[in-house]
Amino acid sequence: MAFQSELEVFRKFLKNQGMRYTPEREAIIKEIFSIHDHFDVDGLYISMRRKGLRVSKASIYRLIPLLIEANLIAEVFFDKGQTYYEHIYGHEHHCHLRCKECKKIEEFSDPRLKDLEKELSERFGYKILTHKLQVIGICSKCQAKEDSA
Amino acid sequence: MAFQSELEVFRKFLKNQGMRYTPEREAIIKEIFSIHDHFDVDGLYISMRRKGLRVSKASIYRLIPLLIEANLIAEVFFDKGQTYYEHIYGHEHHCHLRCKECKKIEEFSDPRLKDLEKELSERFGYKILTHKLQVIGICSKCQAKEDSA
DNA sequence: AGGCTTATTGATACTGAGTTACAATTTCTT
DNA sequence: AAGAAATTGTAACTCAGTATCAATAAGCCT
Repeated sequence: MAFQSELEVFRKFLKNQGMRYTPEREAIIKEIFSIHDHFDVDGLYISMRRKGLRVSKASIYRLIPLLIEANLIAEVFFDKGQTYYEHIYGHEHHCHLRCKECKKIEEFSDPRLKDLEKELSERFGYKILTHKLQVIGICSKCQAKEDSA
Repeated sequence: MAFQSELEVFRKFLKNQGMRYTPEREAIIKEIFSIHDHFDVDGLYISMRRKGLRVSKASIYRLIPLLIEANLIAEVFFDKGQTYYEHIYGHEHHCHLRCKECKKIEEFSDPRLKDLEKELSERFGYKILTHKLQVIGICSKCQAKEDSA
């Protein structure tokens, strides 16, 4: 099957569910997929406003679970009450290494996690859907800062 | 060094920081370490109330970050705006396999994650502090329910 | 193309976790 | 025992996310 754009995928998803494709939803999705980084609702809203794109926050909040359901985005982490997301459609599944101090993020993936999933599935009888591995550490820059402090 | 109780560890931690050991803090810690399961602030507060232990929620909220700092407890996961914790003092580090439907939790640990930590440390130059692996799936009971639905 | 059903929108009010301010109280040091 | 400083509880507050509802618009059907 040929590669489909996020919009195409989402259009089909909506149709399947008897839901509607609206200009607001289109604008939000385009904005999300133009940001190639982690994002949160508030930041998304602000950057849309700055471009003169007027959608309500409620519409963004309402759209997010649909995009997750459609496997286009996923929650990555929480930080101080903010939920951050990233797009996953067309991306390899990966995990995150975060600096506790400066919040910098490195992405990585590791085949051993697939093996682990399989073993867990057999051991506990679960059907595994996904995994989320966060590794927390101190990046080299912040280590240097600490040493000199 | 002989095994120290959570209270002893925390007392020392407080002293180090110039903080004070109060009956309220003692009561909350005792309650936390009497629950051998994941807990959240609200549940903790309610179970203390039922026992006639009167501390304010604010005191619990204020204590939690200290217990985390002292490595006695850790955040495990968020669910519907609730933050859940578990004690880690005196426990092997472990990860969680959660059923998406019924929220049941299995714990496991895997030596490969230590290897992975080491490799990440070398590759990205981070000092690794910890990792948090959540595996999401459907448990066998919930699979059965889905099949019959 | 027009009409109709029904989903969606934005505004607003609300909820609920967690934080903050502050006066009263208590710990801990000397 | 006294005094400085930390802690407590109460109540007010913040802020992410949700629910309500009237107005609007998508998309199907003829």
